[in-house]
Amino acid sequence: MPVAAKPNTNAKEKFLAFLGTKNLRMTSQRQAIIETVFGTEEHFTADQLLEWSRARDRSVSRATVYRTLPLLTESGLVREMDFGKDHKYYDPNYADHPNHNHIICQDCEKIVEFESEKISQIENEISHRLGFEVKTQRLQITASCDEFKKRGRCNKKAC
Amino acid sequence: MPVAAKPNTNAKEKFLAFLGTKNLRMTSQRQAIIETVFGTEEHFTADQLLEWSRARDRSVSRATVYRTLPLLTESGLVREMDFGKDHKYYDPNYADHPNHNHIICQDCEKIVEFESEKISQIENEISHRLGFEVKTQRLQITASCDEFKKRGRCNKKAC
DNA sequence: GTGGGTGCAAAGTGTTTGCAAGTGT
DNA sequence: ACACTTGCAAACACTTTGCACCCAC
Repeated sequence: MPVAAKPNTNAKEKFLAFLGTKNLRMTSQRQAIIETVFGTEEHFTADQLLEWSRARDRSVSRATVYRTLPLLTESGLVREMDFGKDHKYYDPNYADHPNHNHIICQDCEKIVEFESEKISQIENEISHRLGFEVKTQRLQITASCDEFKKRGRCNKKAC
Repeated sequence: MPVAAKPNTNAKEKFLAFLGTKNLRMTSQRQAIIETVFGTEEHFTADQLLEWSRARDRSVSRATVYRTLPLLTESGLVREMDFGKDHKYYDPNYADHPNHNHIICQDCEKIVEFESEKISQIENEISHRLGFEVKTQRLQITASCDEFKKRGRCNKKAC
């Protein structure tokens, strides 16, 4: 169960507004789900989201989780991530950092997020040159960990 | 069925070498599969690969395709791609262009590949600063098409 | 000859959906 | 009231696997 690192109440409001524009309703189950989603900065799977949401409200069912996830991704506040694992992951940090990228450490299995204005600029240049306008972008770097290689373990906070 | 755009015989040799190092064998079914894979530059699904391979050798089964795909990805010559569609796609162009990126056009549904030395450099810098060494990288840009917006259709070769 | 490889069909896994009952607006 | 939502369990779609036979080395 994730620590509610930096609960993003702003994202919650945005999601409410999104529901409004689609004439969709707030229910106790959706409440539990979005509080879980925006109460953590961790990436999660559908299964984890179910478990965590049920801890807040036992009436949340798997079906509702699976029916709510597309709403969250459609709103742009959460993005589906494929890290090459068996399950899909969901990243709730797009409300605050819509252009962030990921480094996935081969050794520690952990994921570090970073932003780069330079990369964004180059992406825009190249896309424009090819006749496109960037809408969204995802960059994943798979890397090995210097510290892990030297000491056989890793003390990085994020690792 | 894909046109054999630029058959990559070099990749075929590399894959044979890869099989050798793992004490695996060349069979007529694997032959048909790798000729299909490296005889196109198109992205494909497991299902398409089965269909195309069976056109070369009717004895290729679905099971063998699914058992061969992990070998191809493990060799590094093919990469699994998630473009947010229902199926996974496989990209056979990593033998020649191990660092290429993708622009996915929202309007035309087509995919354009490009390479950028600059982006690679920045990736290396940032990763190094964070204590990592880049192993592989994947960048996907979702974009809209200028021409499509203006004319309602798109004449780009790649679109 | 032996150990890897194959097709087939059954089993598995994550996700979606039909339905009848429930509920927010 | 009406339309949107829900839980349940069945259905789905894609992928994996056990098995007996086959074949590359």
